Amino acid sequence: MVHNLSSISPSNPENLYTMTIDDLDARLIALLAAEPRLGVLECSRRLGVARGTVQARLDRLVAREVITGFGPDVSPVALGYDVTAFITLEIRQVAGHEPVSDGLARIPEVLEAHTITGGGDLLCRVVARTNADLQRVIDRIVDVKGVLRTSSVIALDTPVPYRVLPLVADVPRHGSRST
Amino acid sequence: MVHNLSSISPSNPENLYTMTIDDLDARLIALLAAEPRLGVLECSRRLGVARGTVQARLDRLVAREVITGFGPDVSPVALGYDVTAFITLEIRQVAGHEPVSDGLARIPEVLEAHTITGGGDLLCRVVARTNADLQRVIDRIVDVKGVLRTSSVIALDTPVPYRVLPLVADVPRHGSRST
DNA sequence: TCAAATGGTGCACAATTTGTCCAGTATCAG
DNA sequence: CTGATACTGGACAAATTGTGCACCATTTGA
Repeated sequence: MVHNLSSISPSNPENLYTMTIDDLDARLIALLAAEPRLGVLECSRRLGVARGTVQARLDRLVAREVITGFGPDVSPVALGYDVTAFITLEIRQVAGHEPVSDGLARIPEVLEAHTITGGGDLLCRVVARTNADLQRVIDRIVDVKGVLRTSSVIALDTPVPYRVLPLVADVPRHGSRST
Repeated sequence: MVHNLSSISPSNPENLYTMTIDDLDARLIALLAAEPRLGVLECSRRLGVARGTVQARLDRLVAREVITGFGPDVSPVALGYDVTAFITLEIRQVAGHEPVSDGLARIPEVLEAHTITGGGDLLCRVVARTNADLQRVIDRIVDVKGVLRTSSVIALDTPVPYRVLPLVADVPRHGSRST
């Protein structure tokens, strides 16, 4: 039986039932999150299971897209982008979101963008090298066709950096098969 | 007042000198981002440099915290958390941010939190399993001592998923040493 | 109740990769 | 000129990976 990763589609309705993770899965993810450079063999040792098991679990997690990738996580700050801001865009609704999204995607400093409830709004996270530089970035955003208005807040500090681990530890699981 | 933000240390004087990256660095990061499972040896082949060079570059990037880690990237959606929301918190200023931040950090569904300009405000990203579940999460947030009011927007779609690569490609670099 | 399917264990083997060494060379700064 | 730094190319042992196999336990369904 060959592992055919593509055979398990993320949008496959079948997966709606398999969207929970095992206790072993959770431990594996936590372990990898703590020490990402660990190999499969070392993981199996730490978790006290067979190597093949870890390999299979990992393959499955990746196939199901519970794990979507393995970094590298690049720090914008380390690249000199010290300013982070959240910008709400009011856009012209008639044209739809796509043209605006496309325009935003072309701006490197736009790290992510979401359509949100309310009006025809978008929320995006941007970074800039300085406050002055932020103005340049905002100008670029305003220049995107379809953008009517922007309103930005600057992030001063990040008391809770992005994380998913608590979620993993908290997820309702299938009965632990690993008993 | 010391947060665990040491992962990004913009004030570290060391970084002031090392905040730019090489052309080779950029190519390496891009390569790793595209195919994160690649080993050092394979990278060296693809980049056309010696293995030791790649190893040294990687070590340096990690040491400088340009690369802060290597996943795994876990998808909340795959875990059943289909709803993402951005919640702005108005907090009681007298007590400072920490008590609130600590409270937020204890809620698994709070994926990140930032202090932002304006009043005594926090912006956080939360996930929930359903809209109804979001109410529960919001309730938990409101229960955090020091939180006066919340205002949430739900993310409907994510036309630009989080990314840093365009930034890497765009960073002003030192003259390419590798020439 | 039996048989198939599924998932885990242990083992084994070849191929690859890693972790380190090293010597030689080129470039840059003082 | 000299030292410091960075890259190359090669070498080696040790470790890891990819893969296949036989076997056992549990679950499922006929």
